[in-house]
Amino acid sequence: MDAACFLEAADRHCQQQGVKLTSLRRQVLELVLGYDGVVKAYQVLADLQRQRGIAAPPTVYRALDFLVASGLLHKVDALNGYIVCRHVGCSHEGLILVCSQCGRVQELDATPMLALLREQAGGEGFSIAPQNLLLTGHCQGCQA
Amino acid sequence: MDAACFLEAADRHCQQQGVKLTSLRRQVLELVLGYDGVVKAYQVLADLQRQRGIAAPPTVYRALDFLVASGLLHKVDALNGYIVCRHVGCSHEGLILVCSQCGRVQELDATPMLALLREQAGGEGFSIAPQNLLLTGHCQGCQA
DNA sequence: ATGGTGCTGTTATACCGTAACATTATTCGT
DNA sequence: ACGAATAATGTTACGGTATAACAGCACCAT
Repeated sequence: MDAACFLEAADRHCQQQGVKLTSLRRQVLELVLGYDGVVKAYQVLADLQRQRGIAAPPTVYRALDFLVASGLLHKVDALNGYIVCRHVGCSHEGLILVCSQCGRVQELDATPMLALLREQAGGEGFSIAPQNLLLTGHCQGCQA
Repeated sequence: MDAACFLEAADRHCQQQGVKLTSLRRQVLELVLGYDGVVKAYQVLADLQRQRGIAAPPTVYRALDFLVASGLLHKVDALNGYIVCRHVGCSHEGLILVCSQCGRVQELDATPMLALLREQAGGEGFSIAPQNLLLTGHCQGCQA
């Protein structure tokens, strides 16, 4: 899916959810889409500053928080970064696989697994927050 | 398992692994054990400063990194914190539930989940390395 | 127009983590 | 035991990450 197509899908998605993909948020999303994998907030901030002359951290963090909350991006805690969600519309919880050799990132739908987990954890009185899981391993190309 | 007992087990564990649990590292581990759940690096740093008069961030980060690398602690990325590993010596993979409100920790058996997960990731050509799974949420006491 | 709500701008600051180099302790070959 | 190599720790300084708090603006419904 290319960027233009994704942005269009994002527009539809936000409209459906009743939230507003404002021009700032759209611009931030576009900047994230410009990268291949994990993006840092301050990279986006720098890009934003290049495009509009001035921008402060809260501006970009608020936009990123919105995009995560609405399911268009995932936060990758272990890397202090963000990735585009490749399952907009079907799942808001990702299973993010990071190849520890080449650093490439894949995303799976973690919903079925987390559903089972929630059931099990619920039995112990623990309620699991929405989140995505980051796992390390080796991708197909790196399993020499 | 109480702190004294854990420290003894940690000594044995490090000896077996051929790594050194120096007095600084042991002191840091002891400080982490003094807390109930998740501990932040700067909390430990403050404690360390109280005990030895002076200490700088690298001192505590290096000790924490060592303790994580040797399997005595786990890092909780989502909370920028650390918890004690309750399965030192067992090679089995844990599923650790961390309450993001009170910081307390619970554990579940991760085996069925990880099997499902490996199957799913394997279908995409990704082989998941052995690791602990950390999830955040709210424990029974902290659910309003 | 008025007030409420949500979004953005702005300043300032707190928190998290590491680079780089100096110094001390420990290990190891001889 | 000695000195060289290695590992651990001390120290300074800095860079990256993230949020609080308040101000202004835009939009919509009354």
